Amino acid sequence: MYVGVVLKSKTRLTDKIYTYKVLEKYEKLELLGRRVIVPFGLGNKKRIGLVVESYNSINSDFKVKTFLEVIDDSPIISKEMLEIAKFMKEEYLSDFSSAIRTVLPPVDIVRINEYYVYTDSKKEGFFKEAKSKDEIIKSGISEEDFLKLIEDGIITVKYDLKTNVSRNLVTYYEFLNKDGIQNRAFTQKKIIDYIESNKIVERKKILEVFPSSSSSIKALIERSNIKVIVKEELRRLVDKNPSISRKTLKDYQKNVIDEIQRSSFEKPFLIHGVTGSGKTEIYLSLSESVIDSGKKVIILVPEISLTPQTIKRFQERFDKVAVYHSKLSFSEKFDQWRLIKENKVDIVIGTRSAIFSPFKDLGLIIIDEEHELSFISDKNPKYDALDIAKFRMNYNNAKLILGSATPRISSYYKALKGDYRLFTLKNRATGFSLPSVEMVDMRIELMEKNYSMISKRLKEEIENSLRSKKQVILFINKRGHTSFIFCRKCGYILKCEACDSSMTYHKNKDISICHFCGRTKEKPIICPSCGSKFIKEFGAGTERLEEIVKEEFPYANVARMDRDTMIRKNSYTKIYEDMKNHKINILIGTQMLSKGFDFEKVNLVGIVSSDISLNIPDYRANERTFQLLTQVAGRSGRFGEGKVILQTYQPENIVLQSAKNQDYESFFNYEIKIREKLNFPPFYNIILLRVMNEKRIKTFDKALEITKLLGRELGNKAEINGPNPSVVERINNWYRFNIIIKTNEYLDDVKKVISEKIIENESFTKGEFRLYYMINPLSFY
DNA sequence: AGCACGCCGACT
DNA sequence: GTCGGCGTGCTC
Repeated sequence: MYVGVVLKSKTRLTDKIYTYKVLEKYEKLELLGRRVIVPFGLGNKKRIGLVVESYNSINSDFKVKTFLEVIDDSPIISKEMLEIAKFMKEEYLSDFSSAIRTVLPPVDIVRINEYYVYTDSKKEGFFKEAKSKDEIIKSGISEEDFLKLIEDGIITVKYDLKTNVSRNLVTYYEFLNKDGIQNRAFTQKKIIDYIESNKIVERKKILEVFPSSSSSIKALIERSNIKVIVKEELRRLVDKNPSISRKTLKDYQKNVIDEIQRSSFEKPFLIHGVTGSGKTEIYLSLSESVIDSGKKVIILVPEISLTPQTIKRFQERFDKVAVYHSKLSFSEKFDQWRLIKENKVDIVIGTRSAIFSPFKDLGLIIIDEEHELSFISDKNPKYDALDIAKFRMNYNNAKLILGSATPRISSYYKALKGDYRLFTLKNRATGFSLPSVEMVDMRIELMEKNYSMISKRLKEEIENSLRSKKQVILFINKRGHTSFIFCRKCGYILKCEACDSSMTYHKNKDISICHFCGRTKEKPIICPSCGSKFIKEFGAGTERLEEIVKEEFPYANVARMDRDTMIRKNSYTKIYEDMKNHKINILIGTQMLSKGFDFEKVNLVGIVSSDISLNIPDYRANERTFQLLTQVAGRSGRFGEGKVILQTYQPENIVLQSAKNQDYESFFNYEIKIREKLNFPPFYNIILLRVMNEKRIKTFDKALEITKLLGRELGNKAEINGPNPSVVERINNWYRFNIIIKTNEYLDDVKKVISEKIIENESFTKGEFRLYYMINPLSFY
């Protein structure tokens, strides 16, 4: 018997399936999905691999080695997960090794230690305990004798694996007897009585009840009055014992639930519901009935720290909940993984990687805010959690629900075509209507000599809100103080020396920062180019806005929320609590506050600037802008009358117009025509190939070579554009040239050429060049 | 990534 | 005639 093994490898060159012969003693085991230790290379170095295939016979033109040992007592991943890994390799042109790593449990084997033990425990020997080879040789046995001992089968090698996870061990004490406890040992007597009446007590509990009693416990253990029991307990991240809070469902919510439950439709459901339409309550009810039928549920949310409210609502409703996201430690992740794998939870809430939760009886997958780009990974495997969800839906015959107020263009398109079943919720569950949006033309403000970032209308409305003791959210899509530093005399712009990007001035640190590489520079007092003192900062970010707002409304409590103020782990919770308790009157922030920030008293949202995101060179720019504005606007008036002021320099723009009217359909109809006309997704796939090198000429030449090769291989099967310098041509001193390929029905041919002719060609991927490629990439920067 | 092989110059 | 430096290519 033989198995195909994928090694845990870092290089593309060893990223394939290697065949190993199976030791006879392992032939009866189901090896698929188990990890094995294999000898590899000329030095037969021990490496970890995962069995992904098995064969009864092989016809090989290579020599076959025998693998050494099976690591796992049972397969650690299911056939489904192996299939998913293979799917990702094909679908996203990922390497095998990282596709496998993604579906494996979140443990990393850091080291393999070799040691030797007696094969026959009845025989006496040179050593009693397991020892390493070095220790055995040092104890006076010659290398020759050592090898003979192994050959004769007297000692055998074992492997000890060191991992990066720590296990949560809990100590308990069990009552045995009261023999020999001194009369004067009062603490010991109290403790033994306590343990006797409770039979088994956790050590932590005793130390709580009887402070500083550890020496007394020690005495009891030494005298064998109590027995020590050490158990591993998986860390639970959410409280058990829910306090069931069930909201009464509106009729339209009941309809959606009924229809989904009754439906035998084997495709995804898309719930298009305005912000506040009560989608979460629908998710809760559907999850409940799936769990009651004995199946499991996965809920995906965009960014866990941004949705503690969602977690809270699931935790209040369900008993056995796991939480899974990238901010957990390795050990916490591993415990959550085992809770899922061992069927100790019914439901997992997590970010995109939670889609790989190893449930056996998956019944329902919900992707909330399905339009969020955080569901797409930009590292290998560059997977879209939505694709994996569809895979698992089919594999498990489970239901898949996508929810959003602003669905992806591609999702809505599929829904209209009948590939998804569409539900539309137009009203808020609270009964309040959507906030009214008022657009302010900033060009007129400028003509009327108001040079402030805040228009007269916005200022009035902020005053109104503050007067009626309400709260205000101000949104600006740019962090920092000012976007660039500019000399009005000669036109010089302060740029990063390693990237082709202007530097952003951060006033509170009094320093200019490059947002691409993080390099910093001091702000010049005179222009480094012409020496004039007319060098000044321009444009504005969150920091500058905060400054202005504090000047204009000195009596208000102002807080800022962006990447710079969210460095500490609890910063988010603090701002959330302060908002909830009305300690903050005006909250300023970037898109961070567009998700899940629902506060009763917010009745005004000011979109101070939104034009930037419209003008980025990306086919998704309109979609992103519309989504962002709708989400931000939705923060206003969740529980009452709400208002939104949208400031812009291009009020006639159709994207902004439809955002103002909160009219998704008209935005969709406009956007889908553009996509069709320009051969963009969902009609065509766009593949980005980026060549990077430290020399500009070399980068261009290599990119040109690849472009020509693609042209030769693909002919008219694809539209090839390039090489073009990236929008930011140089980052951290690396030049970047892009090749853009558009194709629809020949996607598979394009993928084949890229993987066989480019990725596997060492001259493109080895040495001084770096190659980045992605199908429908997240950005073209 | 390792590791060994092999080709070529330098040195005994 | 031999040593070793590094470029090259393979690993089931």
